[in-house]
Amino acid sequence: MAVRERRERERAERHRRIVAIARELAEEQGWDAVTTRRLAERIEYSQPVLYGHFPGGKDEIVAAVAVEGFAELATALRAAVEGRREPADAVRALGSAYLAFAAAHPALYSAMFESAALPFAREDTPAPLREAFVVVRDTLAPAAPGDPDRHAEVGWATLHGLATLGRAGRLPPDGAADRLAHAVDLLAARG
Amino acid sequence: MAVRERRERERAERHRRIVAIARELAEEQGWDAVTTRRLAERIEYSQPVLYGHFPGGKDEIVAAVAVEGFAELATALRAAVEGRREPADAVRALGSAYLAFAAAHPALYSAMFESAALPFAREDTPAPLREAFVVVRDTLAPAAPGDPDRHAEVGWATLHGLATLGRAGRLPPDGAADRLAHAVDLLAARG
DNA sequence: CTCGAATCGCTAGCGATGCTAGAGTCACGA
DNA sequence: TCGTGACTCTAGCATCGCTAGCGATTCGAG
Repeated sequence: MAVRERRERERAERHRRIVAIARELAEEQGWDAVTTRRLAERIEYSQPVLYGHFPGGKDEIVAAVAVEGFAELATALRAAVEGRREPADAVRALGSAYLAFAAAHPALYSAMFESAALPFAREDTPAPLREAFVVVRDTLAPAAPGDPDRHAEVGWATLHGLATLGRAGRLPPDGAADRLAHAVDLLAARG
Repeated sequence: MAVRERRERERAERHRRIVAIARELAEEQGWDAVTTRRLAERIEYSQPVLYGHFPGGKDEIVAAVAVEGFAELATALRAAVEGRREPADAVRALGSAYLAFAAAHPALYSAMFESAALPFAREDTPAPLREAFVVVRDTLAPAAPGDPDRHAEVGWATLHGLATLGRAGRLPPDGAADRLAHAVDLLAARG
């Protein structure tokens, strides 16, 4: 009896460790370095164990890391916006936090938007994904000229574009602050 | 003598074929299907021949496809903007052409911005990349509140964000037209 | 308490990947 | 005529994601 419980605890713990180590490895050396063999070695189990936890294989592990990322992004954005009464001020804080998050966790961000195939904008979308979007929408809503959803989508696209283009070296490294300020001006124009 | 010339012609032709077939294969079945073996088989040569043309291996081939894509994007954007006097009208045409291009060539677009590691915003940036950016900047310039470069960067980021988020299913499929219209409003606000 | 069944994790291996070493073949110039 | 150099091939390496099949451990029924 007690053995069963201990096993379940160990199993859950191992599950968490797989996700944590996958993320760690990715942030240290990039997703190319995250192989099932390396992952197995670090959790000190053999490869097939990974498939007992994630039948979908590596993709499912990356997706799990991505969901974790969305939860943290939502938290970071909420914390940044909290207490900002002035809409323009809130938008600025949101954008700043968003870009800071992407810059601080490039591999995590890449899993969230490129590597992982997550169901998005659908019924079975994981909660953290919805929550992150809700923060963006609610923050941008007061400044929305028309439909808040549309405005949020465009605002999010702008931030996402700045994050990815910047990270890929597609934009001059200096001037990041100017770009953010400019984007905020556009998005919060009609307070 | 003539043999040498013929060889050079054949070599150049083969070079083009490698890039063309890589792109073809990618647009048909995605970049995962573009393997050096398949590529070699389709050009009817052995694998090592690929490395004679692209010492950097697969990455360099993808980069070549990406450069081709930027040239075509620049052409498409120029054609769309041509003759549009009204700034807002030009911006709308630019955005529409940009998103249409990304939607029509998803694999190509992915090579341009995700797969390939191209030098961007640097001295040795390939000409087609610069040209594509110039079209965006010049079109958005009349509507720029401040620095045209910054405005163009933000505008490009918005379009890029809409393109990638849309393609990855991160945005509701309907409402794409609304989003574009809204983005154009924001970017061309101060005609 | 014993023993079959089920669960668990392992070793070993499959097909495929990007890439390269070495050998063989051909046209050219001394 | 024959050696040289440029080309292309076959064969192979290390690594990848993933899985079949086996041995060990634990549980529950008799």
